[in-house]
Amino acid sequence: MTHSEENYLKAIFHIGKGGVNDISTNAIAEQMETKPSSVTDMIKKLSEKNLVNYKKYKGVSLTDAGKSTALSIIRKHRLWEVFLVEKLDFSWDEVHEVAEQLEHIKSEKLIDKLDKLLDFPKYDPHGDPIPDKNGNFKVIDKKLLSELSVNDKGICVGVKDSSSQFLKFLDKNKIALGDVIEVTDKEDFDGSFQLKINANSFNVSNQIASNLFVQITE
Amino acid sequence: MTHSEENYLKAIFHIGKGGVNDISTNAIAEQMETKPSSVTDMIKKLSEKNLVNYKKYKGVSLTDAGKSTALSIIRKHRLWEVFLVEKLDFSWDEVHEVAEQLEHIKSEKLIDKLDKLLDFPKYDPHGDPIPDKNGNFKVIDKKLLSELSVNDKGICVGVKDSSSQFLKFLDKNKIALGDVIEVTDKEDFDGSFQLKINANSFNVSNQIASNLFVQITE
DNA sequence: AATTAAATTTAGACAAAGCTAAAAATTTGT
DNA sequence: ACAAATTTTTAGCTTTGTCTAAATTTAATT
Repeated sequence: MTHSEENYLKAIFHIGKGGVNDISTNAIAEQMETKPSSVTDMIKKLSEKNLVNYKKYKGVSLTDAGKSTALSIIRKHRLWEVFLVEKLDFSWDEVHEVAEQLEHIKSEKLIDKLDKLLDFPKYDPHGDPIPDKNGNFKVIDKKLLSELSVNDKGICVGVKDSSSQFLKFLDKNKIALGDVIEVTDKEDFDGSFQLKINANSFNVSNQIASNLFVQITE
Repeated sequence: MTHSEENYLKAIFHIGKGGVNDISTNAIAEQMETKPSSVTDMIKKLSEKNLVNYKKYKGVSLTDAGKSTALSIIRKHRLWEVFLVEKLDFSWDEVHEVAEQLEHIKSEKLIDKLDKLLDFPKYDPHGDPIPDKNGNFKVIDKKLLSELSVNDKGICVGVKDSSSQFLKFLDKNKIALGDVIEVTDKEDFDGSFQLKINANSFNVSNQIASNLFVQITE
């Protein structure tokens, strides 16, 4: 399995959100930052290897084997991210690029031992769940902060957008996973939110609120 | 810099033992387990990039830039080996293959932080020195056990052959780096050695003695 | 010094993964 | 339903790193 093949499987999994939807060539090309024609070539190869179901012009979906491979790569990626943050003091906006490289290292023992070193974490630094060896993971019941109503409270459990810009914004404003967020007001005009986090008051735009996941507590 | 280019530089460095000797195409091909014609192709590319000095039919040597790159890869390889042994409980015969992959991960921050996590180790699990960020490392004054005379004593500081077979042999016989080894007798007939290690007596073949490095203490 | 042997390089081919441009299939809009 | 727009695929080319087989240069041996 080449790096490129692994990246395609991962991309297909992410676009399909883990389900078995039919994914379009264009969508994959966009996600991979490559050309549709290149995607078609690779899809054919993955199809030969029974990692994806493919019918010309009809899109692709992962087979069980493909899904399992994708999950194992995602597992590695997220475990390495935890390692970088917990053991090497990376900040959460710096880990993705390096984890993209580390996820392709081939050694089952390595990843099992890493899992153990990190004490079998269930979530990565962005709040995304880490699949276990068999590809199983808990999906917690989370909502976007933007879906909350005034006076709702929630625990910050993840980010939707994990771009460096957004994560740095959160750092700057001392918003971290685990923080309790209360919606004190909503502005109809621009959709912005008035929040209380750790006794501090904030006003955040709708765009910010649409990229923070919370677990409702009351 | 591709993985392959990095591997060639590392191979040239190892064959030349860090010096600026002229290395033959065949020697590189053997070390890399590839064909001489492939080596010629790659050498040309490395020469274009001023990483090696090359004159047709006359062999190659590393330039300063090439040597510095080789050292940085060796640094990464050996740091990862320490990590695998110290943090992930790998045994010293299992680390090489995985480190061969990890050494190509590109992130200066990663390797600096790893170095720190491991508390700036000076030697890898096989006793080989780890270059610092600037490519400097201490060469300790070591000899092959086979060069010792009867009644010489030395501390075991490294292995020449780091094949899995040899390392497993040492494990099986509880010989580890740091052990004090005393030569109690030498057999002229087959060149074998009678040793005392940790109060145990051993007889080892000349081949074994020719692959263990010791630092003489008296 | 000439010839043989060995080492090295060249030439041409291949597979992987990408690209562009053109063709074909599908979807959309009226 | 049919032309236009979009999506997808095909065909052919490029680069990287490898290979084999043939040619060339250097080294060794008589």
